[in-house]
Amino acid sequence: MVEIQPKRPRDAQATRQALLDAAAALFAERGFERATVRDIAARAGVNQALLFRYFGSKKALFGEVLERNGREQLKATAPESLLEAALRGMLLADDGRLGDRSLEAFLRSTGGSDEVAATGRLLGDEYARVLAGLSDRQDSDLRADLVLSWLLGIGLMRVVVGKEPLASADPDEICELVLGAARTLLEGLAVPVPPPAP
Amino acid sequence: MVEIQPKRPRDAQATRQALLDAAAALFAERGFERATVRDIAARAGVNQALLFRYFGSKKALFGEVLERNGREQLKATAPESLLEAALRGMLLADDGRLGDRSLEAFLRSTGGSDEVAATGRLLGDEYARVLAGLSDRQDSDLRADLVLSWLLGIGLMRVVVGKEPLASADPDEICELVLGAARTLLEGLAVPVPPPAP
DNA sequence: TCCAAGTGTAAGCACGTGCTTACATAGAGC
DNA sequence: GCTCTATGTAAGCACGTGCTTACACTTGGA
Repeated sequence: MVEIQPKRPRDAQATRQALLDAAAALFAERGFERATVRDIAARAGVNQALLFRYFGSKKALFGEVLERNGREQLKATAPESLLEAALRGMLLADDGRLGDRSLEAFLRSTGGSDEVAATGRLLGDEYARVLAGLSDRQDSDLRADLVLSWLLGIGLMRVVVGKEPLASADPDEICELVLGAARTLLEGLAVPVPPPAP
Repeated sequence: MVEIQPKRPRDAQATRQALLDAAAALFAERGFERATVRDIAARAGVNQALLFRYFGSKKALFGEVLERNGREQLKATAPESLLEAALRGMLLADDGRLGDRSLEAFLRSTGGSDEVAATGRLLGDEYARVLAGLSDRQDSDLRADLVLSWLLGIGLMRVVVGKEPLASADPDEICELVLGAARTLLEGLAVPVPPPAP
């Protein structure tokens, strides 16, 4: 992801980025509450006081992590591919370090604090708006919310709860089942052909 | 729910029940981590030391709450009505004190600890088994997991995240959309006619 | 009546947490 | 070389947490 610089000894920008990366990983692994500022700073290899100097608070750091990663995917993928991209991203989140970790971070943190839920709501609104644009139904907003709910629910059961057989199921198989049903629900959503070569 | 006894002054059974009720409410409102043993004991009107005498630990108390409430619904409803019952229970959980609060408690606690997720997984297995029994497809277990995931996802978005328009949507409308799609997914699931007069 | 078990309580321990403060050190401009 | 600011660090504060301990009161049976 990030090019390794020849280690400029004192680089605020690099330190900030290291904290951001470490936070993204730890929030995804343990959720907001159980990821401590001490662990985040340790993984980034810096003193924890810097975390507060650069981000102000743990909550602000969480918000920045979630927003950055979320909007990245949102901006990078076309509307008609968003559902599949988001679903595949989450399905791949557990094996290897691929996939969208920010969704996992969100799922592991929702119960924690109201601010966390609020941050997620903002991002959810953007996702839902794009999804709703794919439908021409009267209640397209509600249908989009339901599709988005399904996506999160699958992530919840698969990566945080680890429910079998869902947790070990083949992503392709899941995609086929889910995208088919979601298309029916949205009606008029064009499910894209297998994704273009990267 | 519970009949108010003429207040037998020292009644271990009643105290235990009071703790169980208070815990169910607080876990649903705040999740496992943010519901403190002090608050639970205070709402039950007893000393917090009793909580540990009767249940051993906070985690054990959580497990007992979740198990009791979950299995209650599971035992009380016929398989072909389970999906709708669980969905309606969750949709009603926010307004008033109706609905199944244990699902809400679970949703607000998943990220917290691994044991919590494990407790939920056990219950989820039972729900999924019943749901899978309604389908005669080859991969009915996976399909049941997906339906269950949807249910939890909807709860997550509606009651803990508060995503609009889902959060304020009419339960009947949601049921119609979801049950239709779920029936298609399970194929062969008989969606019951509007529920019998209560 | 008296004792033992059952039920309840006040106080505190040990620990982890987010966050702050006081201080060290490196690097750029003069 | 000197200073001044940006960057980094060690130590600790204040607080909330789950859980324990030592003790008081009630009750029922002998």
